[in-house]
Amino acid sequence: MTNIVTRFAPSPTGLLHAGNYRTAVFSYLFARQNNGKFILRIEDTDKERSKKEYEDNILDSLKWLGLNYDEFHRQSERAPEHKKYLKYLIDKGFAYVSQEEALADSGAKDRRREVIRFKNPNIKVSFKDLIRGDIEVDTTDLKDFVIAKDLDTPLFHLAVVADDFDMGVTHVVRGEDHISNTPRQILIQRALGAPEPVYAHLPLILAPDRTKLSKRKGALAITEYRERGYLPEAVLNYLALLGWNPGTEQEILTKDDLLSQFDISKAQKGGAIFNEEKLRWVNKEYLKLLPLEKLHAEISSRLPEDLRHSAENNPDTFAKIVPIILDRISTLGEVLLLADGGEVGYFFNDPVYDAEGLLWKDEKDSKLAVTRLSKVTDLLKELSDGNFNTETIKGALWEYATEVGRGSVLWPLRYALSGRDKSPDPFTLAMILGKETTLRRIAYAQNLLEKNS
RNA sequence: GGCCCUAUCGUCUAACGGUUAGGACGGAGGCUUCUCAAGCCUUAAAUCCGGGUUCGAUUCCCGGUAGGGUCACCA
Repeated sequence: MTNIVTRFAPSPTGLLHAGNYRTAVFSYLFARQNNGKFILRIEDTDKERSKKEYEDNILDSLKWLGLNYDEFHRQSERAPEHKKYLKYLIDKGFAYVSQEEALADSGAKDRRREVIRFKNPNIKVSFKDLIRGDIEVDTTDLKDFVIAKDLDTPLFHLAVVADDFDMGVTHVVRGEDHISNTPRQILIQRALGAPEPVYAHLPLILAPDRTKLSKRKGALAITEYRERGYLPEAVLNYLALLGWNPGTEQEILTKDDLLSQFDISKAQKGGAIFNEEKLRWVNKEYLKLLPLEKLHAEISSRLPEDLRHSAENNPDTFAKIVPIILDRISTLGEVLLLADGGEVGYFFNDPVYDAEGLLWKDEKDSKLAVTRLSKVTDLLKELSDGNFNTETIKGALWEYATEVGRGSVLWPLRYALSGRDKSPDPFTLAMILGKETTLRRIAYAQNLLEKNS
């Protein structure tokens, strides 16, 4: 089997989104699983629109996703080669210099300019597409298309063909929006005597309105997902699943899984809408798989400064809080939301609240609540410091709570410990806070209730 | 409009021409310690339409329809 060479050829004229990187993922997987070569080629021949910051973002994104490449090229640096091919085409009569009216917006002087046009043979060309089968197009209506602005500045079609030729690209994996460009490029290939690569035109990733994904439609740069707290493994997994599936019911696939199971010929033909809800689910699955140490570091780094310090100063407490946070988030970015919503602070600082909150909805009676909390205090005091865990706490209180009504006991207790309507259960809270703090907070609550009645 | 591509639940998708059309996300309902979350269970929800071919079409063919892409001296 010939050595497979694929490439990802983005132009650095903006921030690339999920659709762009999905083609990179497919191209990468296809090359890697065939022991082939994966090339990154920055197509920056448009000097006006290409920007270094966008190129940097592409490099950054690929690195984050773990799509390492074997060769790096910048199309602008290959101008000499492009010119060589351009000259060849003109010399051999495949292209010609065309004198024509300057564009209306190109200024008053210099009314006439020359461009290089490819002499269209007006034939039918067909090409093999791994995903769609054979496609045949009549090139007649393409006319004599422009392949260079002038002798020194070849354009897209020529540059692509020349580069793929020189770099030995065997498989062109790209978006479906390039199908219409393919016949032109094949015409140039034939004129140049270049081999015709196999094509794989992937369906587009769509915005919710089913049109091509774009920045205008709210498409995010892939690095934005990193900032929002998505894990690269999750994004890679989700991207791979967009338009492809392993044929089993497995949905969580690591890079190794993808490498062994990916099959580009099984790629979907229709476009797919990017669904962040599902991405969130995939991300949560990966969050659950994260090694503890890494999870701690990730969550800690997303906490507001004061809570981060509290966490660093109380590592044991923080370790107990992490599973609680994990249950409540799908992305790391949600850690901050949780903290800002006050659902982390009470583990470190005594909550501030009104007596009213301590009263259970079915039983608005301060005196009764004091009675419940007194009994709870008595029961908890019987537990030794070393035996103060979720199980023993529950064991100590369960019988009493069931006897007088669970809500009657558990609600005031939970509220005394958290100061919130919503929180983890009181046993877990007490365990994390420890006996001393638990009793102190209960005493404070009782005090508040007495003043209230 | 020309050319090209596509068509299964809301979304991502599975189904050698024969299945009660399956799974996942999301939704709804329920269970599990008072609340929240997580987890578990249950459930609603789809083959674009019309013709063929066939004993039998989601599947093959044709035609509609719909959607998308593309029609630059951008890539």
